Amino acid sequence: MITQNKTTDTDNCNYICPVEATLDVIGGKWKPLILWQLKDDILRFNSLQQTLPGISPKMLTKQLRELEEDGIVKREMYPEIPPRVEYSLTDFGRTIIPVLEALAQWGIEYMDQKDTMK
Amino acid sequence: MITQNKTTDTDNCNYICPVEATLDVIGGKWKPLILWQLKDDILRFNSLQQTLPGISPKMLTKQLRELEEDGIVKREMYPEIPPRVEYSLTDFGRTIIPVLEALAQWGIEYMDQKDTMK
DNA sequence: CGGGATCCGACTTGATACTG
DNA sequence: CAGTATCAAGTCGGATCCCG
Repeated sequence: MITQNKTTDTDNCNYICPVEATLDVIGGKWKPLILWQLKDDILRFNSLQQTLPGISPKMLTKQLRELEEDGIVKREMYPEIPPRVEYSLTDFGRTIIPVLEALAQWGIEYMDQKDTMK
Repeated sequence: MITQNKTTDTDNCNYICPVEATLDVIGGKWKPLILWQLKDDILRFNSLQQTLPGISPKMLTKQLRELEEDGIVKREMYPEIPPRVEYSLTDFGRTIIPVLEALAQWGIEYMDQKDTMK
């Protein structure tokens, strides 16, 4: 984590628990949101930025590059004028959707729980 | 993360996607590890610290307090000399175990995948 | 349009020492 | 044993400007 995020390959290469490995990939402030947006759609850079309130282009680029390196996201560039770049999940990236949905499911229950506590 | 971790209650109170809510609770560098350790055991402060390589007492305290506030972890103090404090998951905390296991499962597959890519 | 480069502050985290 | 206090270091992320 979470970020806080990317454990480098040089420090202890095997994680204590594999949960860490997953959170290194999908954790952080923006990645879950990006993945959530790409779950059902292919999106361009600008569209992505608009769905993510307040993200700076720098951050968006950085997160997308990391997701790309991890084999989760595919970046397709069309050399037109003006340029167009589309982002989508790779097949491997799609394997994480159920995990995201499990997280979402629990999040919903958790928020309900917090509401009833008020 | 997951931290970079705790989204304050003041900024937009409803998340874009509930995945965020979950990662606010279990994300970050240490929390998944702590939860993983408490999954099957009740542990004392020192035992926890020993299973988490390199965590400082300050960090451990902080993470445990946050988990406690979120209703995930129970802190039980025995006023003995020397003092003894035991940490365990609450019933609500246990509901997150399947989510952790889903994360772990994917993490294992992800690490395999990365190995074969080398 | 889709970024890269640079700068900078705020917040997180770590190391170390100390205490009831 | 189970922390707190203090200080230093690191990281994250935003702002701004620029380019092909």
